[in-house]
Amino acid sequence: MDYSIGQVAEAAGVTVRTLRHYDAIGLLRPSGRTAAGYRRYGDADLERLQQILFYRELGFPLEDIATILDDPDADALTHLRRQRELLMGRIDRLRAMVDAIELAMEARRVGVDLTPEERLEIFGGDPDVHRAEAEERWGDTDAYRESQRRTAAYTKEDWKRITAEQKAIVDGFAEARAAGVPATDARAMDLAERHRGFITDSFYECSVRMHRRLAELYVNDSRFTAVFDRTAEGLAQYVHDAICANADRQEAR
Amino acid sequence: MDYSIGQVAEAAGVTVRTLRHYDAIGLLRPSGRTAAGYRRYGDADLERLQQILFYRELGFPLEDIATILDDPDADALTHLRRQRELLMGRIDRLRAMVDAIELAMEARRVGVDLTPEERLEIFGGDPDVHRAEAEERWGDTDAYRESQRRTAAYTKEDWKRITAEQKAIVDGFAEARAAGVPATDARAMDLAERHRGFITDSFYECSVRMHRRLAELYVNDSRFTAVFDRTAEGLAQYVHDAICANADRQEAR
DNA sequence: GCTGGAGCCTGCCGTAACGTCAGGGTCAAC
DNA sequence: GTTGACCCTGACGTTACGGCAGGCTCCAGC
Repeated sequence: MDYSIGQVAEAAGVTVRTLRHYDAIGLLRPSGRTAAGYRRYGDADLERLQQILFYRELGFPLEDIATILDDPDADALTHLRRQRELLMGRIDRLRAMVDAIELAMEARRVGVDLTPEERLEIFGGDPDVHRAEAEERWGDTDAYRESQRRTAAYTKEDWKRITAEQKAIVDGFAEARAAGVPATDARAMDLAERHRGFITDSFYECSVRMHRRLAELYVNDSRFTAVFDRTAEGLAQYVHDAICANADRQEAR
Repeated sequence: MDYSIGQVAEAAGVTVRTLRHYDAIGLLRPSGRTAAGYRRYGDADLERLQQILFYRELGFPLEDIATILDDPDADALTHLRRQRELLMGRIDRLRAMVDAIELAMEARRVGVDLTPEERLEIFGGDPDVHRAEAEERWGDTDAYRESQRRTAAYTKEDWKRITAEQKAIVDGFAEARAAGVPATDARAMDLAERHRGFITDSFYECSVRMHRRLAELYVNDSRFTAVFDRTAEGLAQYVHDAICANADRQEAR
């Protein structure tokens, strides 16, 4: 509930000095102090620290991180979605670099010379893309505000619709299973696809690959299993199977 | 052949100041100066700059980069191999982060609480792994020296053996094709697999996936195509097909 | 009751990798 | 022959900390 600076440093893999620095510049102020002036970090502080470390690892300056995290228009889900996109972008970039490396390896092996431009192409690729990208993404652009409206500002109406759809899907799975419909049946798969579309429309883009990973989660993590099983015992497994079957079908198309 | 500091900065996507800094600390000294004292960069300088930028992007301090690049025991291929491994490691790490993000997204969506440790697990994962990793990798360890000996110090004997095997494989492909053996025949596929094993043993680890990428290169990049086609017209395509067929076979096993 | 060592505090100076001027030379073009 | 783009060398500023010094705090053990 309440950690000393040393404990937080240990848990997060940073130095005590770093945490004091973040306090000094106002990036992460501990939510309390003891009578003797010792810093005390709460759970919310840890959560914020985790966000800080994430953006820091991607090379964001601390000042920008503060701006991002203190944006009152961005909720946790917005952050997660942005973080995932940032990561994907980085992975793509690294993959492109791997390709370039392999090109260079093979060129050297067979004695082909690469042009200077060819070699600098990828690596010179300005590494502060995320500077411009960031401004475009969480800056004052219309596109950003638009994407914001989609989820950050749900109306009560929206929430009613969303929870209804959520319930309809889960109930649909439960009924299908009760009726003896196998998880590999088209009706179950359709429900899975509807589930995927629902997530994409209302929360975050959910690819087939990602849907598959979610299915794994539902059966492997008891906390997620419980969410389904409180509708019907063993439903998580059924949903998992339907999602997998649907994923196979989608990929086969 | 010979570029001004501004041209190099432009091409590499760095500032002029950065290049002057690298000159000042001795990391990248231009190979010449004009009578008026203007810096002049040659092709070798560009190549070194490219290496510098690579390691810099992966977060290495400039001093370490100098040590790496000035290591007399490491040739270009050694660098490329190391770079590829470093990239793969980073990609793995980013992928793990994506997984963690997706876990958090889904947890939030269905209302599951993650524990603080769970959240810090990945992100707290010390980002200076490559510090220890680097020392272990290019430091004074036995394992490193061992891996060095494999390729950095080819004897004349080795080279004779290697070029002979290279020629044997290419000739094998040419003969098979001349004899009307289809690229999808087991004999052609065996040659492809021998080619892959040859690269792995003598140069760098070549996975099936990578072998496939090399095959693409052979037909898509005219400079590589030429390497094969100077043995026999159209051989590159044949080799490409054989590699693909073999890759399918390997993956099917 | 006190004492020793681990942990915490606030300055304050150092460092790495540049950014950003200031003040001044160079060069091709008009 | 001068204008504007490009180059030079200092030199000081900045970010994100590392690493002290000098001093308080807290708990375990005698």
